[in-house]
Amino acid sequence: MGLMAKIDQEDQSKAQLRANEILYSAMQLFADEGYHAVSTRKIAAKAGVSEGTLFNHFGAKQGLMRALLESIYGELKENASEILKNELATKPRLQALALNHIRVMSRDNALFMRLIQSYMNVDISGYTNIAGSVLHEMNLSYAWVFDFAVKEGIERGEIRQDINISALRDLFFGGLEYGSRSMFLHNAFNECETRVASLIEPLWLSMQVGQVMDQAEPRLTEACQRLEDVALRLESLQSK
Amino acid sequence: MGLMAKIDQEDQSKAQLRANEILYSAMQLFADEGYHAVSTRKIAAKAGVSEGTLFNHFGAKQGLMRALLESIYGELKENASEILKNELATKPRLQALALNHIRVMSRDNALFMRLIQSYMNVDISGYTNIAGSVLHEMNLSYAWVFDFAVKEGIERGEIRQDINISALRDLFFGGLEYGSRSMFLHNAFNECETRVASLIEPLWLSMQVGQVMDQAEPRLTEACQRLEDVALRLESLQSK
DNA sequence: AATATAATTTAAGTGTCACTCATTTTTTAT
DNA sequence: ATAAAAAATGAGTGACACTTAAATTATATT
Repeated sequence: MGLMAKIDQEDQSKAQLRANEILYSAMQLFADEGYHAVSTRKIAAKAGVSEGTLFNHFGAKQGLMRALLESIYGELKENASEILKNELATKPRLQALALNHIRVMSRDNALFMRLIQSYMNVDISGYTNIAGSVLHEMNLSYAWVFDFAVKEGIERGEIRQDINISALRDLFFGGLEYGSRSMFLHNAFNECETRVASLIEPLWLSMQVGQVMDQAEPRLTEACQRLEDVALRLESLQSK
Repeated sequence: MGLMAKIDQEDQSKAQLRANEILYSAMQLFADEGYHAVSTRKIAAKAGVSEGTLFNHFGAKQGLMRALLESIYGELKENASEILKNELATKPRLQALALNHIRVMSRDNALFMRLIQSYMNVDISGYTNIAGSVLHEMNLSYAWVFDFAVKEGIERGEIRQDINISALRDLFFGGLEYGSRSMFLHNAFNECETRVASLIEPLWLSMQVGQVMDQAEPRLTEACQRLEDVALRLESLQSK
């Protein structure tokens, strides 16, 4: 469930509602102006609370970012499990997962870049170490959907068995992030589908390439054999 | 040339030497404690100058980061052109480029994460917009080495012609960054070569897969030719 | 060598920042 | 209605990146 929806809900304590209001204000400001450009005072003012309240709820400015990133990962994971439920073939599954990833990323790219930093535990002290490990766990459990889809693809015989899953995972998510970064730089958000397709294609090919050979070879041999048989029959027909 | 070397040089003005001393102090502190954890005061103290001098030379704290990132990119580019000069076959070229990239990245990962942020123009105002575009240019001119190697591979017939270079580029650099991030998290720096190899393999396979068809094609052509020959003979037989 | 001019360095500011804490206000339990 | 607990407040704090006017050093000219 998105942040927007949470604010309108009534079945939560006033404290939770306050927290969500603050978080929503922070999200808007971060998205518009960037993390460092927005002061805690400004966030508190926009949410209509005092600065102290903000710190009571989130401990530190980084706490806001952590909560937002958890919310984004939650969305990513929800969408992903929906995709795995609805799409059954492996290739469209991977394409849908990629499209979901790239869309959420390009929408919240400022937050996502911040995520990478938190994720790396770089430039961060004390408090955020916890956040770092939480995010790491979230990232792992999200990246797991790729592994799941690929493994099921192998079981079904859609993908050859001797692939290196972790390498393909790195290429998949890394390629998506790198690609969406350049998409962001060129303001080419309309190319999402095309880019995703051309990104998946090489990976899909490499997952199948063994099968292309394996499947093509007997068929080619068979076809050649049949043609040659026909040729022989025809030749013997002529010689009579 | 590395920063370390620059400090010992004598064929540069006192001003340049000062700047390099400050930059070197900043690099060490950033690497040890992270960008945000280090104050300009601390950098100035380590370099043995006043805080004002630092700002005279680099304009802002971000200016230090910009200069450092330019130096890293410079190293990446130097190594890359060296690789292109020494290695002639395409696959080892790509592997060497990847290894160089991953090694420099894992050494300076804190700086590199900061680079990504600068590169994105996220969280950054005024001054760093310039830095952003400079870095963008550097990134483009560096990423060009991949395109060069691949294009030359196509010319030589090592790689099929109908590949999508930009998609492969995204997968290459994205996969490397994502992979080195997880390598960093698991402190598995000794696996560099293995990881690079398994990352390149799927890409290389997908660049070549068209050649599987190329191998099949002559056999099909031959078979068809034989059948057509027979057909011709039969036609001439019938007409008699 | 003396002087004028330019470039560089300095250190004492300045406003803003994330964050704290004693106090007040609101909510919950009795 | 009252006591106890929880939450909200806003003035206050040190640290921060960055500025600026004055002092120092380097360079050019006579």
